[in-house]
Amino acid sequence: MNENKPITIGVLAKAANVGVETIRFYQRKAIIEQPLKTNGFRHYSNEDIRTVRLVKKLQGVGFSLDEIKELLIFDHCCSESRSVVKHKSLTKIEEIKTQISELQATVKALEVFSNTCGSNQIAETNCHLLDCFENHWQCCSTDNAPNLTGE
Amino acid sequence: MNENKPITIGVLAKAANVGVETIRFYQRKAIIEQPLKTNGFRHYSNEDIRTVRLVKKLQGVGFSLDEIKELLIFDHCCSESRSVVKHKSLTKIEEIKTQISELQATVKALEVFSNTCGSNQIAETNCHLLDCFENHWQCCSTDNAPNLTGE
DNA sequence: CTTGACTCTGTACCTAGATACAGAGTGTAG
DNA sequence: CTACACTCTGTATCTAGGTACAGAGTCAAG
Repeated sequence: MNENKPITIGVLAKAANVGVETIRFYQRKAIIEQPLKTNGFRHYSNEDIRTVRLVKKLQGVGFSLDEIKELLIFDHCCSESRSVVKHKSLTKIEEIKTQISELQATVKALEVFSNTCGSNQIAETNCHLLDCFENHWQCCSTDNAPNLTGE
Repeated sequence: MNENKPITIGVLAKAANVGVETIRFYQRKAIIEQPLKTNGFRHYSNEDIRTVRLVKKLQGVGFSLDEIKELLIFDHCCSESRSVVKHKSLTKIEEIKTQISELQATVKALEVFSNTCGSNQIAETNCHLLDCFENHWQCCSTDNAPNLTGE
C-alpha cells in the first residue's frame, strides 16, 4: 500500500516535522542513506521517517550529529562487531549518567537560589547564583586556583 | 595582596581555563562586565574568575550563552525584582527536570540495546536501536503519523 | 497541454560560539 | 634601552547545524 503513494522528500519532511532542506542536509552528512530514485526523484521508506524522528529526539537530549551518525552506524553493523558496539554503548551510558548528575546539581543550585533570592526577607548578600553554584559544584571558587594572582 | 599583581586578561584566561580570545568574546557579548583599565590594560577581579568558570560549567550542562547571560543578570538585579527571578528559576528547574527524564529514557534505551546487540546469542532482528528508542519514547514510530503515505 | 506544486543539484547565507591574526601600544627583566 | 611577553582594537575565519535561493526538470489535475 505504500507502493502507489511513494514517500517523497516533502512527505518525509512533514512526517518527521523538519524542512526538506534538513533532509537533504542529513543526506549530505550521510546521516540517512541516499535512497533509491525514480526519474530523478528520491523515495524513502517508513524506516527513514523513524530514523529522522530519532535523530531529532537524540539531538534534543544533547547528541551531536556526528554522535548520532555513529549510533546509527552501530545499528547497521552490529552482527559484525557486537562487542565493540556494546562497549561504545556502555561508554555513552556513563557519559549520560554523569550529565544527569550535573543537571541534578544545577537543579539543586537553582532551588537554593530561588528560595533565597525569591524570598523577600533574605538579605541581598545571601542571594548570589555564584555562591549557590559553588556550593553545589566546588568548581568555580577561586580558592582552588593557587598562586595565580598574588603570592 | 591582589593589588600588586593585577589579574590581566591572560591571568583570567588561564585561571578559568579558556583562551584570552574567549574572554574578549564574552565581553563583547556582555556576559562579563567591561572591567576597569589602567593604561589601556583591563584588570579583573576574583569574581570574574568565578563567573567565567560558572559560564563554562553552565554551558557544559546545556545552557546557551544567552541563557547564562540572563541568569547572571538575575544575579545583579534580584533585589529589584525577586518574584520575577524566582519565577524564571522555577521555569528553568522544570525544563532541566524534563531534560533529566529524557536522558534517563536514553540510558534505558541504550542499556536494552547493549544487552541485546552486545549479546552473541540474540538474533540480529532483535537488535535495533530504533526499536529500543521507540519502546522508551513512543515518538519515532510511524504508527502515530496517520495517512501520510497510503490511505 | 498548460499551470502549479513539487523535486533536483549546486551554491550561498545564517546563527552560535568561538578562534586567529594584523598592526600598534605597554611593561618589565637584564 | 633593548628584547620579548603581553595587551589593545578591529576584522576575518572556522565549525556545527541548518536555511534559502536559483534555475531546471517532473508530475498530476483540469
